[in-house]
Amino acid sequence: MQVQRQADDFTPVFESAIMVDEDALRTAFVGAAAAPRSPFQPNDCLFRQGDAARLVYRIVSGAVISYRILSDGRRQVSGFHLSGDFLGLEAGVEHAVTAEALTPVEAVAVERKELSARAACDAGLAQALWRVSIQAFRRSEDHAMILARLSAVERVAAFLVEFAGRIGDDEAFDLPMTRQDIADYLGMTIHTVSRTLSQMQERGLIEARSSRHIRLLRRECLETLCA
Amino acid sequence: MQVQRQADDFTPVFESAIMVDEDALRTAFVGAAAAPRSPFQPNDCLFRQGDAARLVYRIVSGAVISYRILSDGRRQVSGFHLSGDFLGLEAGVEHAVTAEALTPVEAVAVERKELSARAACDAGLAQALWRVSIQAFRRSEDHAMILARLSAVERVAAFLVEFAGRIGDDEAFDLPMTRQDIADYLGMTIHTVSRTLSQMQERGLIEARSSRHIRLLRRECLETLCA
DNA sequence: CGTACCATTGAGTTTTTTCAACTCGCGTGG
DNA sequence: CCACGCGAGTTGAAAAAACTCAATGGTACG
Repeated sequence: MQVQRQADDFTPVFESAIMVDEDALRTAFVGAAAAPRSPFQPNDCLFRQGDAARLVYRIVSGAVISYRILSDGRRQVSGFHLSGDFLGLEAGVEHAVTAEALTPVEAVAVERKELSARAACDAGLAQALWRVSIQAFRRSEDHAMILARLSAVERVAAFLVEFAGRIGDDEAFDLPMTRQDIADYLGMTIHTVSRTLSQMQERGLIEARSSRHIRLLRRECLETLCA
Repeated sequence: MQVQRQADDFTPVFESAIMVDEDALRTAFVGAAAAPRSPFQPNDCLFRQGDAARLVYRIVSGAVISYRILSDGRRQVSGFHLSGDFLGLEAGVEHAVTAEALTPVEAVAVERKELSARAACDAGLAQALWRVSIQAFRRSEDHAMILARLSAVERVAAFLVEFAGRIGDDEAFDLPMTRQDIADYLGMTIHTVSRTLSQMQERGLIEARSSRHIRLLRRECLETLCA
């Protein structure tokens, strides 16, 4: 999604500062308490909505989906998380979302308590925590924009472009999530997602070898659709 | 909006800790650099999307709307801000949103730089900054849920209940924003907002003395609608 | 008293959802 | 080895929800 603002908020000027910050955070995960967790299998939960927020994770490999369930059963997927991502940092005392493995997942965890304690005497770490939360906030606002103002085609295009960017692969890629997951992320039904992908294929925007394997054929065209 | 989770993440147990934290933040605004800004008039901007994020504000009185404009002109309102709220804390290097006064607004501002500097040696302040960003993130996720999964009636109900809660008044209250602002916040058109409010009035859920002055007649009924 | 802006309402259209049927791939058990 | 069943995905037709277009109402302000 494009907004009327040229540079990303973290401009190159500050790049190095941020790398240092994230290093501070990464370093915390290499410390004594960063126990590698036994790998999670698909459908395993790293944590559940309502759980005490005891641990913070960093994903080493695999894909994770996070979602909330409304009291009447409707589900809202808040995001997909890939290797390198932090999970659980932006929780309050309780986790607001359930984090569930989509594929086999390896992750390392640290105690939230320990992270807080370290942050109290490590200003770099404290700033890193702040920045990571700000980034999460920004992603959530982008997501809200998608949900509020884009049409079905635009939403699916935004999803594909975003995911391709996260994968970091201009080529084809595999989707670790179901159509239902995508639908619940984009605030649509599985039917509309499916139809929209079919239309995109007819229009030559994408190629789907199988339902999970997607190739973006005309990236610039898809990116135009996102705004 | 209700989610399947009983307590709010900041449970009473931690109430005092949070008060201390926010105090750290409030205190920072009482320091030397916290210059009171000349009052903003309606439609004045505190800052604009794309501006360098130099100042952080705390609203003393009045109401502020924050929004982003898509490249094709569509507007997405990300929130409404009332007295006591902080503004600009969750920005990166540039502001991602425009913050505009809806009513006459008094606010105090501090240099972002100074806040960062202070946080480097004040762990309490650093944690307060983290928490405020987490809260902003949570609000944004709630907003995303509203946009993705609720119907028109549910959205308007969620907006009214949320706003009434922020005002802290069970009684009637005045809306500082136009129907268009509400529509752009809820991802709907002005027409649907207007129609929905009319239907709510017919059903005896609300009473509207004038278009801006609303009274919630059956709060519990409205709250049920939000989930 | 006229103008401007905000808000409401009706009628028709578009988009998306709902309901239902059907396909495809895959693993299991006969 | 093949039939069967199951979950995921696709697609068509009808229905519902929200949007667009257009007209009208109300209020404040010069």
